[in-house]
Amino acid sequence: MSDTFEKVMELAKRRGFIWPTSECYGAVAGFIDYGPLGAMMKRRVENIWRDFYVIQEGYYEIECPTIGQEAVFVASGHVKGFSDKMCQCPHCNEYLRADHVAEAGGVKGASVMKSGELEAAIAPCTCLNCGEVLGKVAVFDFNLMFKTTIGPGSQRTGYLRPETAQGMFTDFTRLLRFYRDKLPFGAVQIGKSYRNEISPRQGMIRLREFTQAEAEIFVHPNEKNHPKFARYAGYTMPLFTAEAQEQQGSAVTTTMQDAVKKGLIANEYVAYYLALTHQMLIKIGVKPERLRFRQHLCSERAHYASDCWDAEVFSDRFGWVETVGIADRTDYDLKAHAQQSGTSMSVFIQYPDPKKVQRRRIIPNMGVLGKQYRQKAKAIFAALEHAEPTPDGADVTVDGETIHIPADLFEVRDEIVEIRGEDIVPHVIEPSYGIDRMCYAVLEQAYDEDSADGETRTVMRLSPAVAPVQVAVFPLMARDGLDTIAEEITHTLHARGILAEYDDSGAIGRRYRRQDEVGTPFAVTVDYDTKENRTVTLRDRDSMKQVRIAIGDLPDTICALVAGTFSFASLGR
RNA sequence: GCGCCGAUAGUGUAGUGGUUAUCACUAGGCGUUGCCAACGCCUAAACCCGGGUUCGAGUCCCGGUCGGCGCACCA
Repeated sequence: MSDTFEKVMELAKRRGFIWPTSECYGAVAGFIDYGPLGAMMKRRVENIWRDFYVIQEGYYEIECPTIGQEAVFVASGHVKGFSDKMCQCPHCNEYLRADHVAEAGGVKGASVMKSGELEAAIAPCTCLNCGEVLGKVAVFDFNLMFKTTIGPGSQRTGYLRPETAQGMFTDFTRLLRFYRDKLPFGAVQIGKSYRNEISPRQGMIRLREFTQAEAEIFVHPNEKNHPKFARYAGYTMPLFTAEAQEQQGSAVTTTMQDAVKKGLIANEYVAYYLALTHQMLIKIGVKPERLRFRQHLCSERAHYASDCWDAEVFSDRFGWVETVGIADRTDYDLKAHAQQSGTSMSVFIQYPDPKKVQRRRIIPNMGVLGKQYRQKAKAIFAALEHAEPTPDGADVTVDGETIHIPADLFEVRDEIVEIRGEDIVPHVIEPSYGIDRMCYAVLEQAYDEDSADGETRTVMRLSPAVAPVQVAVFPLMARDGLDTIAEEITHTLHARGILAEYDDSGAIGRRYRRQDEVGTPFAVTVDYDTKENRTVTLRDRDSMKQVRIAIGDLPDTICALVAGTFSFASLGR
């Protein structure tokens, strides 16, 4: 087994990317601290995400609390569906799914039983692990949400959100107004989410507190062609379809246009964000050969999703790791929140031309009917609207009683009405990114060892786009004014928003190595020639090559190198 | 949660119940050094936590925490 994981985690811990949390009290599984370099790198990854979703796509970012009231998660299904009924075998201490125990013991309908019923039902059943008869055991819910209370007196229940998505749904009507009542539109959120995982493992791959970046894009259910699809229509990448997985096949590289045409991907929206995700992951430093897009099998897809893909990054240690999920969630969430909250979550879509529809209205003679039928009058009014009148009158059924209403007690009006549009509940396209997993992938893939002058050199080949320190500045000697010049250069770069780190400690070679190890892509060295002609050397981390460059050109050059506008290799020519 | 394995300076390690816990790298200081982990001198820095056995525990035993692997879990 490769030990890249151990090497990269050791380096990450030692140099300040990732630390175990509250280490002085003993760490807690599933929680990590980002150290100085890790926090900076994570911020850069998040900002690249913002470039794509907020700037390029125009989906504004919102920020909601991480604690939500109970009703939100009742509607979303997390209170009920994010938990299992569990029990513990008194003989072997194994935790078991109570409904599984009951079903195995021949009990029917266990999955819908309440805890009390299940306790009674499983008492005669045997433990699935050790085979002993369970007897009287407690059945309890294990919910993966962290629960808390809001306020001192009320003990109102709150939950730490298990995903940021719900905030975009609960703000739907406000967002709709913000986007001036037109589809499609989207909103995004980057923030912490929480899941009380039973057994968090695998370092920063499965955390109890983690950072998500999610976009919720609200589209017309019948218009799932992305208006800017042309941008990615010709984009090619490997797709591992559900069918290919079932037939033990492998990923096939195809264009997004063909994938939609052949029905491999449900619609242009999903295809568009698959391609955008591919482009983004490459940008932060994931190698194309370690990236694939896998479609969920029918069995693993949530019942409300019509199509779902995972971007998976290959890890030496963990195999293919789900890093991004892109799903068409249909109208499930908005309908659920509309029902739970009593707030309409639909969009009025105007027809191009109003439709003229013939409609029959039945208008009761309230004065007479009211006096005659008293308490029943209200129900009769309601029933009359749907009645089928004859010249004789109309029969309505109220509380099981059929009542004949004579024709002279109501008026039938046939009229032409104009219908100008309809209310529809949008469908939701959801790209959901695990920022911590992206950061891990970046770190693991950046780790490299090469050979320099017969010595092993450890180098993090981080993309300049995500490297925490962007340039190091060294005086060759910390004297003769070289240090002063180097400090001036450092300040000039700071003024341009570049994170430049000054270092004059130790031999020059050691300083280069130190920066190589944390992935600093470029290093500037001030030497004695600098005093003669105001030039410095600019050194490239990956090739260890150097070019001489005028101090005055440094800021623009460094900015362009960091932005990726041009490469170091093109500098020497 | 269960089972197996592990935990010693910042990192990697040595340490068979008996002095002041080994070594290297790293880091800091001084000197030296004119572009890729050079050198000299000095300095700092560790037995995961809590019990127990023992005259004496880094070492043996029990419990916990964290980490790795397997099981289970993973809307």
